[in-house]
Amino acid sequence: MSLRHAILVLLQDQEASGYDLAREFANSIGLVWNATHQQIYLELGKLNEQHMVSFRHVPQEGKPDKKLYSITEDGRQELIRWLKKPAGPARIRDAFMVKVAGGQLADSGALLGELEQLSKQRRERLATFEALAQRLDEQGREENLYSYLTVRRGILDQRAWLQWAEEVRQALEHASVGLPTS
Amino acid sequence: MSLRHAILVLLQDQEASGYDLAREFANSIGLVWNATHQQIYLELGKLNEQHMVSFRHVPQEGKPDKKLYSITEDGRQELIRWLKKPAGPARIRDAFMVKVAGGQLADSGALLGELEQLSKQRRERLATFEALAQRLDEQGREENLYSYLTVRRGILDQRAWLQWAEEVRQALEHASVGLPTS
DNA sequence: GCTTCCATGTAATATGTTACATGATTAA
DNA sequence: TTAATCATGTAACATATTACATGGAAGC
Repeated sequence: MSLRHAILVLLQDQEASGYDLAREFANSIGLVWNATHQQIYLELGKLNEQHMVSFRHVPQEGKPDKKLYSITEDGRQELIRWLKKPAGPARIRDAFMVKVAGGQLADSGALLGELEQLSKQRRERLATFEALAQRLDEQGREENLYSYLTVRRGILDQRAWLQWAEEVRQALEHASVGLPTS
Repeated sequence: MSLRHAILVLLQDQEASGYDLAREFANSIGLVWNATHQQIYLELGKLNEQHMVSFRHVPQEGKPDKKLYSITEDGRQELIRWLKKPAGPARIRDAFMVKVAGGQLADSGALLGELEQLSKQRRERLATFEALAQRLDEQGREENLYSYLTVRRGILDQRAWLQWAEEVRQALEHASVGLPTS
């Protein structure tokens, strides 16, 4: 279980609300670890009980109040402890890839459509990451080293995916000329 | 939930035991979807109850008996149905990446060591995939199109990871010259 | 004698997802 | 007026992990 550690890493840089964290998980860090707001609120509750984070209430006008969480010394110690032990294997669940693997039974047209849609998302992500990387670079790569490296991973990942998508597109278009789909 | 669909895709090609499937999940398909033997046995049980797979007992000498599962017409229909609806978003849990993101608190030396170890694994995987791709290509890429594309994904993915690892290695080695680790 | 491979499974626990619930504000 | 953003949460359910259990054969 290292959702807690992912949260602690995010809180290292700045205090954040559960909602903020959910946004980060949906965007940048989402490439590496994902979690929904329900999980996050639950985990923040537990972390608070265990004194690894603390929070302060922030009333807002026009918006609901929020709780800004920050990491405590106990939390930092837990993070350090966790960083020392070898990371578990990466896990993935990529339903689209399962579809490609089972592509014989699928409709090539539908698969191509979905591919196009996913490619669009990936291109957008790539642009976001590239912009972020440049910003970090300008601010000083050394100071932001770990964030920079994380973003680089995102960039390389998107590019690899897009390159693969292009191969798939060509293969499927080629295939659907001779063989009628469905 | 599409562990069941991943299993059905694998059973499309050939009948297999739970043990065989677990091996495939640990290797080739593991890049795309992973599952442990406990999950697989459980899911095979359910799939059997729902008549999506059937099995035959195969007694063996010197080895425990096994159950060879094959996909049924109902199973194939279910797969086709599933292939039509859009795939859910890909999910990942990469603990090592979380570590890199939190790298400020980590020991660079330890991180580098772990990186080296993971790189080795990735290089081995890459070699396996490349050999597989070549074999499929020789046998006729058209016939093995979907397997071929799946393997290509694996190859591009490993390469992207290794390229990133190289960037990280250089950055960390550079960083640990000036700043003493720990 | 120890470990790995083969092969199957159960039970307890931990995690994650989906659905539901609330409620003001802002933009289309 | 419909939807989206902000912000937090509970409850029910589905999925996944860990630990445990068995047992012969093969290789070191």
